[in-house]
Amino acid sequence: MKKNLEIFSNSPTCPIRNVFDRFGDKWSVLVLMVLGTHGGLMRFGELKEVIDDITQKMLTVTLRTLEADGLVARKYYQEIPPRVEYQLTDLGKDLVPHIENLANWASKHVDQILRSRKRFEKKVASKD
Amino acid sequence: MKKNLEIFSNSPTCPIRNVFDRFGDKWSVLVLMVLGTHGGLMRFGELKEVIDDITQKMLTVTLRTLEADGLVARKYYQEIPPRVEYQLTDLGKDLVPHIENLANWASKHVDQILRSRKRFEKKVASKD
DNA sequence: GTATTTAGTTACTTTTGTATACTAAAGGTA
DNA sequence: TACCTTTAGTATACAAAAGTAACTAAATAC
Repeated sequence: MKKNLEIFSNSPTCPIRNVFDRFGDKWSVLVLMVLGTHGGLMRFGELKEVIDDITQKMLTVTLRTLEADGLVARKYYQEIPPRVEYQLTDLGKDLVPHIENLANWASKHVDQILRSRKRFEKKVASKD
Repeated sequence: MKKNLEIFSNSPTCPIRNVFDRFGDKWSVLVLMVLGTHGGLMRFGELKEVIDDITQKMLTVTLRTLEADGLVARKYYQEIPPRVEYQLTDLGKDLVPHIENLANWASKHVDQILRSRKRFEKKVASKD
């Protein structure tokens, strides 16, 4: 095997497996982008309102993972009804511009990708 | 809701949902990186050898999705035993450096993230 | 005493991923 | 002749992850 491809095999040092697997789920990137764009503290319900198709459970799970990774900080106020505020950590703030970079690429090419997807579906359908 | 956050709500034009959701699976990014690093045509079995922990089914599914999105081109030779070659399209080649950018960030910070995660696990465990 | 509020949790269903065996069809070998 | 190998998949059965809807706590307002 080509030497430069070895890093992609299943090893503990594979950067893709170590990182994309962390924030490569359905919601993490979206939550990071929303927190980054908003720019400060956001309450749970506020995040839920912005990302309107996420369920409470998935938002909780996603925030917990991001907190565990040190990308998001959680502040819990002992009040009734409960109040919890989230914001990016320094590490999170450092990451967001790199994600935005990819998101900008996405914005620029999303139409082309959607067209390609439709063309492919027709191609597959015509073979049935 | 803040005007600049509206793009993150569930709309058909949300670039994150339309494009990131594709990378949100377990293998797409890895396949793109391998094809990009290799730099040319790769046969199915070659990809399977490099990404040694992917199953045949998932490699097939992943390649079909990338093909549908127009990121990867598939060339089938009518031979026995079969021969199929894959390579990045121009769109795919355009995307890969942006992914590499994120992968580099990942490499740089993966240790910090893993430490944070361990700390968090201990914190959670101490509350049981 | 009853409805409202917020940030979850629980039990359940659906989707995604894994493991393993199986296929086609030509060429080489015993 | 019967068999083994080759490649790029499929098929099947199962496990894990993600998603859904309903439920909870406990103080406050009416």
